[in-house]
Amino acid sequence: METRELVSEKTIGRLSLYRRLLSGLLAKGRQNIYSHELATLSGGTAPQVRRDLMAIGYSGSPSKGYEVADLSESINSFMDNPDGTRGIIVGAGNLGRAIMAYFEGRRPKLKIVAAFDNDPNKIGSEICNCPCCDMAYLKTTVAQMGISLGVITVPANRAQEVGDKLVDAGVTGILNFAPIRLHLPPNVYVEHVDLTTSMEKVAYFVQSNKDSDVAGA
Amino acid sequence: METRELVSEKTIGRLSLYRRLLSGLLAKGRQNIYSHELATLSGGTAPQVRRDLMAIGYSGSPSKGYEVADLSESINSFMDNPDGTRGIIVGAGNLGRAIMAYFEGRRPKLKIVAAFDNDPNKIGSEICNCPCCDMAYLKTTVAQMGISLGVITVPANRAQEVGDKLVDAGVTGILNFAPIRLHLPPNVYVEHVDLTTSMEKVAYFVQSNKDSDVAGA
DNA sequence: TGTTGTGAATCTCTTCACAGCT
DNA sequence: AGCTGTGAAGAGATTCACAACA
Repeated sequence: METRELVSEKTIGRLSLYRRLLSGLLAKGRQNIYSHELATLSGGTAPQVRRDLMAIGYSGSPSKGYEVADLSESINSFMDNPDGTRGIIVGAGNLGRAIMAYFEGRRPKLKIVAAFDNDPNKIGSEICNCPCCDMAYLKTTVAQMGISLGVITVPANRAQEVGDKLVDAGVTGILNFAPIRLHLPPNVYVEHVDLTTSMEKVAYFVQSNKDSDVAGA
Repeated sequence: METRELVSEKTIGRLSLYRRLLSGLLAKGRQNIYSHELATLSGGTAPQVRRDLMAIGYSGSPSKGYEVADLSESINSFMDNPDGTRGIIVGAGNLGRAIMAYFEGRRPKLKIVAAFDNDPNKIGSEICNCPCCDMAYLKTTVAQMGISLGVITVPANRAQEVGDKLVDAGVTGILNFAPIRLHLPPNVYVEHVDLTTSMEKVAYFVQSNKDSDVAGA
């Protein structure tokens, strides 16, 4: 009935980076910035920056470029849910705990509010200011706290089962760190962070560079 | 002089996933697999799987599909450096240690062999069977141990400096977890894993789904 | 019948190039 | 002179569709 994905996934990813860079500039008192400067900082090109900002309907001025504070605020209001987004994490192992520490207090509108695990030693403890709960309480917690986002940091063999439980509980977006592809209904947005693949890609391109190095230097 | 990037970055990423899935199948005694089955497992499409395998010159048979063991081995010999790839990690904080634990013993041809940090309490200790060394020894270690890959898990404000040091030491591939874009020479392959962006993307698409839910259910 | 391998078509994203503005 | 905003062109990646085959 209505248009879907007005703004592409890639553009959303870059907007997330832009606003982070803009916060840094703002903290340094920077007032204006040109597309080519933001391009350099973000590792992109000037036309790409302009296209991305066009996508959210933001306009700069040919003389001053973009206003840092105003643009930053525009990206925020475009991307953030005004009511905030609450997430939970399932799997309080090494990676899960590191992710929690990493995100703690990073964005005011986006918070991980609880962890889940099936290890009795962890259940009942507090991790990064979040209670670690029994999996049995997942569904009620999601309902009661208005959780819409789930992070999966369990081993591969449990990931699909956890994904199913999250969806059943009502979560509509998942960040999956398990090294498999989840099979979930199409209305659920899943972002896969595949650390093994990332690492192996680097290893491959290191390897494939070897040959050209002979000519290079 | 010669062609660069015969096989695209995206295809390499999927090949990494395919071989992981194939290992699992192999362990279960599976002998053959069709492109559409591998597609389902990898979250892709059958023609895409066939294209990817075409890229590495692998052929199946119309009757039996692909041989699991043989295909797995073909991807290995295509992707892996026969002499193995050694990497180091810089930044032994929560995330760095979790990454080390995650990769430990995952691939025989790809190993993290040392960690680096500037915290005197960590230097000299052992993390996941790796020595944690002083940054001062980075350059000599890279040279002596034949390191070609670096993982960066330091805070944003130190990441560029660390990237420069890695490149200066001779590393040609970097996996960067710091939430900034590194500025490095073009012969160095950099893969950015931007956890903040990944999370914010999920939050955005959760948010943008809200409207269509009204019609959905 | 059901699969692979692949040229051709399609779709998506990026870059070019320039009018319009200051 | 140097920027933004954007139509048009270009590049890349994906999907289609079908010949060849078992």
